[in-house]
Amino acid sequence: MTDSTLDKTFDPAAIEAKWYAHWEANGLFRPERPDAQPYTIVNPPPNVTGSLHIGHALDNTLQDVVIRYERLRGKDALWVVGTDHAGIATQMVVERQFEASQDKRTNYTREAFIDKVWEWKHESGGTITGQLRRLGCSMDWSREQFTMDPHFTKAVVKVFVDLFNQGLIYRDKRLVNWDPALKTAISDLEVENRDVAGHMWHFKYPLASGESYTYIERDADGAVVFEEVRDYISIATTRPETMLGDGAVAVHPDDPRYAPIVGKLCEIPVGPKAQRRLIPIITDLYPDPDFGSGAVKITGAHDANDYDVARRNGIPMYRLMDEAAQMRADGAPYAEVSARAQAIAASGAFDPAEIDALNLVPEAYRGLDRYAARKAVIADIDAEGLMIAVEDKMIVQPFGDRGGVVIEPMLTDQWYVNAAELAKAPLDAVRTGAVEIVPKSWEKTFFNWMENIQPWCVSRQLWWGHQIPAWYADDGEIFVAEDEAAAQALAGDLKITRDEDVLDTWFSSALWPFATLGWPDDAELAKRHYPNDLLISGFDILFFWDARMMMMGQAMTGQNPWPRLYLHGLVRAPDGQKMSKSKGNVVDPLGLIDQFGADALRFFMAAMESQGRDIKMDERRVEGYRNFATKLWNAARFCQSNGIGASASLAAPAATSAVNKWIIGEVVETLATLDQAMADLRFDAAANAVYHFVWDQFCDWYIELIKGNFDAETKAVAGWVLDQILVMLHPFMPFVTEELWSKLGDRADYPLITAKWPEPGVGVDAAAKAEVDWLIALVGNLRTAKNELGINPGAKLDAFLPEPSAVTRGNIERNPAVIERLARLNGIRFEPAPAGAAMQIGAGDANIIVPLAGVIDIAAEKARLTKALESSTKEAKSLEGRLSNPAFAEKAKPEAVEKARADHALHQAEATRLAAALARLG
RNA sequence: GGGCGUAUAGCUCAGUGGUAGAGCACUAUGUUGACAUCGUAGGGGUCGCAAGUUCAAUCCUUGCUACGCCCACCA
Repeated sequence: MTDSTLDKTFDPAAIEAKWYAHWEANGLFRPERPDAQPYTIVNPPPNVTGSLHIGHALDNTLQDVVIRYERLRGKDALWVVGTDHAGIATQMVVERQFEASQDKRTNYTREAFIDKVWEWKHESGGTITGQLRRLGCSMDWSREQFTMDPHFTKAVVKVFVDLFNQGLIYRDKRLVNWDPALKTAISDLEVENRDVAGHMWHFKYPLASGESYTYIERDADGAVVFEEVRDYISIATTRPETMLGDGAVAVHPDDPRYAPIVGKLCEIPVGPKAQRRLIPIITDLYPDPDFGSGAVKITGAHDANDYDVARRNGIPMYRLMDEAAQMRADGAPYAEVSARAQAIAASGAFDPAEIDALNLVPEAYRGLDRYAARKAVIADIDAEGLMIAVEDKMIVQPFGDRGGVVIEPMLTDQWYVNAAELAKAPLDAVRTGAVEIVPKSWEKTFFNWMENIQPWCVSRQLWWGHQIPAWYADDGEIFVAEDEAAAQALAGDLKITRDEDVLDTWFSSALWPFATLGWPDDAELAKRHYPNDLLISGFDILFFWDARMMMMGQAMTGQNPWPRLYLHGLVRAPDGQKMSKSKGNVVDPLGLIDQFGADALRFFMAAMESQGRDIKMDERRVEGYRNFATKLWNAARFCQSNGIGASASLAAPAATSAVNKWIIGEVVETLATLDQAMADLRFDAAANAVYHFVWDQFCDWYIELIKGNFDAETKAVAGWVLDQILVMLHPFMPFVTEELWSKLGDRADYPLITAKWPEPGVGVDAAAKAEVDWLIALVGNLRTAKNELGINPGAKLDAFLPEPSAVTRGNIERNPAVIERLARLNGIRFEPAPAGAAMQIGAGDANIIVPLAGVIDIAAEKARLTKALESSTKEAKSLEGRLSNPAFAEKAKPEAVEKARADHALHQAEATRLAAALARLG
């Protein structure tokens, strides 16, 4: 018994590691429950390179609350956990390590490098999983997953092959977002568009062979406002270096200014004079006549808009840069290439492969970085007097979200997923409600994106990742198969070589809800736990991950991965800013755990999570929840010291006293609130329900009410209530509750983590509730009055109530101990008070007179009563006004009228009582 | 350019068609069989602005203002 006695203060650090190890070692995160209803969630796999940040803490707390709740409710609760191989991030980490030792990736073969990455993973890849344990997350570590596990790779390959065979994955040459720092293609989602201060240059593109035309600008009425004979067309660009690859100049077909020169040729004003190319002036709907000069240069290979225009109009697209976004240095001399390009363009028919081989960068610029080339081009044009103007301008520039470098649109061969096709089923699922997005406001965003989805580029020019299961014959023919032998079988006698590229990391994580469950081999497990029951994720990965899981889930299993998707917000810095390392405002969740305990941090996360809103970090609030844990701890300590311990029954014990009946009723109500909140995924409401029950009901009143009366019934009820508290609170504060659970009884075989959810088996006793509410009102009103009159709160006073109602009399007679100890009254006598100064206390229908001869300041008591009377009168008057309005009686809902009448009567009675009390004082 | 969200007590946030709540902070206080990481009592809000609907609006509608986020190809 002594060793289960609770210490005076609660020390989270002393128990957290102990309980976590105990749960994990005993398999309590996934108890054997073959006959129970399964409940499954999957953890958004953190990057294997990651460490726990505050966002993980929120995300995983919410999931742990859910899974612990469902486990306590008896479900076969499975929380799948694992890490993501995170292609780019991990390769970057290892390459950075190489740099530190003057080494580099290209010193190794692909195989040797991948071995190095695995080595790194085994040594350093477990940081975050250890940190999730510190947070108390009850994941099924026995089945920990990694997206590069052999069975996962098998699933990835199968999906790729199947989708390829269905025509949903294909190889295509398109303009991709090329990251010159990482030297790989990335998807649209991985591009971050930022506003940057830039320039727009206006250049003259001279018309061929000295032609000229009259350039006329008119106002809205058609009056000429400007007229000039020109031998050039004015072109604006933010990227002069791309001029070298121009294939045409486009104007709007209805733009009268350029009508005279449509179809003519103009010269790109850069490069050796004799070898400058001539390009046609064409019409296309893309140029906006009101923007810039209304004429746009078309560089199909380095601009997404131009690419479309070039494709529509059969304009050649000349690639100018290499994989590092430096101006090409390969190929034949410029003079030769330029002439060839001119000839091809004139012929109107061209072979894209030949076009791609043409390096149209003049020797002077070859090998230059794109920005150096820009400078040089500008200087050269300016020197020739062909620059019209430079304006400063904010421009939108695409940055790679990993490499941090400006993305270069590049024309390359990549693998694509037909996302538009795969998006159909998920769109339908959300529209019909088969998948519910919580909060619902995200649906519109989801639709918006899914309805306009572009082909998903899934190939990456990296080494670390799932290598694409495609093989090529020398002539370029493609064979996609599960392995080399199968590919060779398809290829017959042809010699084949495997695609060097790997798949986008999100391609594999999109399979997470079923590939982690053994799909496609382990049909049983997958069948039992797929579809999952819920997905919780931050809204920031709605497109990256959630939507793609829906696409892949439907495509590969014909089912939605889960019926419900809960999206939470971001955890922001205390000042409301986004946390970022560069701003230095990152709050470390592990530091908070060290300081306040995991339970406090978890409770903070849950209590602050109202649907959809971002959470501002507030350490003081975390501290407050640490205090809450201590409060509970001390309440339990008090109970323990009075012989109150573990309850033997799941159902509420039989109770006869109003106080005991009342607290049982409060448990019933709290439980209902909590269950409803959990069903609605209102984590804040759920946490607050328990918080207020524990602090306001149990600690502030129940414990105070039962002090001095620890009879068998009270002990049984108190023990039961405390147990229910521990169970209800456990999903939020697993550590302190488990510790108290074990200390309050010998329950080594019945740990809290797998205990049973409350089933009180009784309802709320209205009479008991009314009685306790009356006692609380009496005590409260006495305290307030004493305080306002400056009477020592501990003073024990006499009290008189000459004509009690039957109910009040019962309340008083049944609770002598409470009236004496909490109300600090020497009982309440049912007889007239002696004459003299007294304060008067209302409670329900009673006006209790408390003589204070010699002590009381009559004026102060009068002031107090007058203030209260004014307030009652004001309320009553306001209600009276409402009731006397005929329109109210006619049109308002009957309940509202009834309520107003009742409230009015109540305030009226209170006013009458107070008026009488005042009169008594003379 | 489109979409979304937020504006409620000093701060951080809940909330409801019938004139508002919590935590922290603040003020006073420390007596009662756990807890000062605490107890008791108290002060504090024309619920962003304007109009409309309604018997009644902080809550519904519209407009405005401010802030935030996401998406988007104006060279």
